[in-house]
Amino acid sequence: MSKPTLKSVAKALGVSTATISNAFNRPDQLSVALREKILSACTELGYDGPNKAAQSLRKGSSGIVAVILSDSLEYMVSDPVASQFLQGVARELERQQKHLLLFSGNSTNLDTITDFVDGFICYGAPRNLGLIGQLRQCKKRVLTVDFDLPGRPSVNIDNEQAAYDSAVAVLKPDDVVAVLGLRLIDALDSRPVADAPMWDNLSSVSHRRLDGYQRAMGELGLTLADDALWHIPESNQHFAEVAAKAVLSQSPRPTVLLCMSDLIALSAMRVALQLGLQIPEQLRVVGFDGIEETLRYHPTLSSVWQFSDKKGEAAARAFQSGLDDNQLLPYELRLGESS
Amino acid sequence: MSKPTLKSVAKALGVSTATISNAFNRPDQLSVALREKILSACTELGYDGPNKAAQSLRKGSSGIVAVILSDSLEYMVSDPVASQFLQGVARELERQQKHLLLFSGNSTNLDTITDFVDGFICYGAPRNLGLIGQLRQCKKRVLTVDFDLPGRPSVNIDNEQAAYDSAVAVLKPDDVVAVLGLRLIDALDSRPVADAPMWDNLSSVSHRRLDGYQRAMGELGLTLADDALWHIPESNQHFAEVAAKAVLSQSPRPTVLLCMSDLIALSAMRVALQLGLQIPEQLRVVGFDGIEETLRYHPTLSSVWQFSDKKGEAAARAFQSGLDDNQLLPYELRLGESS
DNA sequence: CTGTTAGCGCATTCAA
DNA sequence: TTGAATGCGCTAACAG
Repeated sequence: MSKPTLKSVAKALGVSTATISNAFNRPDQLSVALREKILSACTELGYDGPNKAAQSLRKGSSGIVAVILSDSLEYMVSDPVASQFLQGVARELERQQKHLLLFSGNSTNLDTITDFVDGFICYGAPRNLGLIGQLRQCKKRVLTVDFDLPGRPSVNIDNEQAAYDSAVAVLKPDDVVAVLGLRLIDALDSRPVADAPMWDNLSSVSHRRLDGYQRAMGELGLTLADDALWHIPESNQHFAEVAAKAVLSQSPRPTVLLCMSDLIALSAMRVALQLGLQIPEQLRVVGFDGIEETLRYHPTLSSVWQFSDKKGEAAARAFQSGLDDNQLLPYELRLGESS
Repeated sequence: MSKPTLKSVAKALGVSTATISNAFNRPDQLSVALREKILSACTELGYDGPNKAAQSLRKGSSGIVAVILSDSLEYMVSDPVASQFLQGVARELERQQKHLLLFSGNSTNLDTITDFVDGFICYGAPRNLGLIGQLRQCKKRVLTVDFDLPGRPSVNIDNEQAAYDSAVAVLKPDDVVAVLGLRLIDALDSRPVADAPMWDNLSSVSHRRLDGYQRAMGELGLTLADDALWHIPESNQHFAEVAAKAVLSQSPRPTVLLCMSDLIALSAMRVALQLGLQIPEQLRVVGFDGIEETLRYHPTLSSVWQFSDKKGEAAARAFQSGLDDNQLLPYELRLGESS
């Protein structure tokens, strides 16, 4: 005996298929008594409700939301900021009784899943830029986070202003500044940006942060030396160390490190301490993101807290709301011992 | 103009729907020339292949695999062992061109998604035990990892033997032993197991490990004091510290700590060092899992390495293979400075 | 309150 | 090689 279907159940109970359907989907369409009877009969028969795939075909919506990660799942899961974001999305989706389909930003084809999902929450510009074109044309709902797509709703923080605030908080008039930037150019290793062409619009978060840093420096009459702006391809210990070591051995040695992620900042502090530098006396450091680990580290890190879990919740809520606005979330500058 | 369908495209090209379908799914059913023509015409029309939802309804398979986590997504993403596993699954699924649907072990109802997916990879017994019953009856393919379900394929390591090996490697005849166990009883805080009824079969991994420890101790004539077997509800710093502090202040003080996860072992070592104990002279510690962090810590931890990413890949492969055997993966005992 | 009907978009016989 | 017909399992109109 195969799995019962709505039709087979209807026949078994001697009622029409619509009645069964209504019993599950529109309780007001039939008497309580009948509904009760049908429902209990269904459990008897081992029928646990309408087939969701058929339902999705018929209704055009499945209750599944795809989250497109900017990178591979592999990378995302190991990055505390990304996983916090995911946690927030998951929490809110669970509240909405929706399901979460994880989609890698390296994938080539959106349409392997578009038909299954109600839409996309896109966390950061996908590494495979081809996806962007597909997302723009996609008929389904698309919400972007940490970047923008014309005509689509988005959730962001004001990265320029946040970076500006963080720089203003640490900078002093005679500082020598270095910036440890995240994904500023198209290179797979840590290196000075120098003359390499900037990726412009896509990883815009980083560029807005850079703008913010530079605005703050400008106001203090500070300038950024050519070799003092570094590109770091991924927010991890290794790549950050390479950059930090290089930058801290330059002369004049920087007195301030503006770091585009907390992970980078922590690595940089580790390197600085190994070099025997005193923080904050000889070197001040400021990060970006706000992750728990910075609180356990000594010295604690000054950073922009952007509450990624809340961002995830906000994204899932905004996705659900159907509103098409571009939302700006609050952030908070928190000063620690590193400045 | 709405999205083209197979039918509309067929009409536009003046051929039958079957021909279009064949052009995409069964190239051998029509001439190369015609196929070429159809395919290019389709891209013209903006038709990028059969609707996957309809296809899934028709064929009964979707290419989506659900991974059921034992806990909330929240917890899993923050646990290095679990995320390593997920990485492995994701990597292999990507290879298979399949998609990953994440499903929380707290959820109540499997059948919100069963109809969408080709089956389930279930990582550890789900926290909501109700799911287990549903999984047993599920018509779709179910593969379990780190626990077993009658008649279902599974991927495991030999936890009893691994635990035994690890204990044998650290124990000496006159040792005082304490066990920091993971999820041994149904309690939300860290506490001695004492007389609390053991959860038996479900979180069986822990109990098999305990069996292994006890076999090793038995062979050395050692016994485990009643208050020396602790339950820790989650593999995290806080709960582990509580247990470690308690155990290390007992008298006689343990000379060996058998820990059911590396995270627990690391916390325990931290506590021990704070108490001024010398490792391994006054206290030897052994962990379980094998995570990178133990290599960066000083002293490095002796532990059972179970290569969770490989386990994830193996699970995804076994799921795909259709074979119904119970697979036992290799592990490796690696000794560090902690013993 | 209940039953009938007509698709949702497609893949697969079967006959031509 | 192709086309017509049937149904995957369900829901929304509509009629009763």
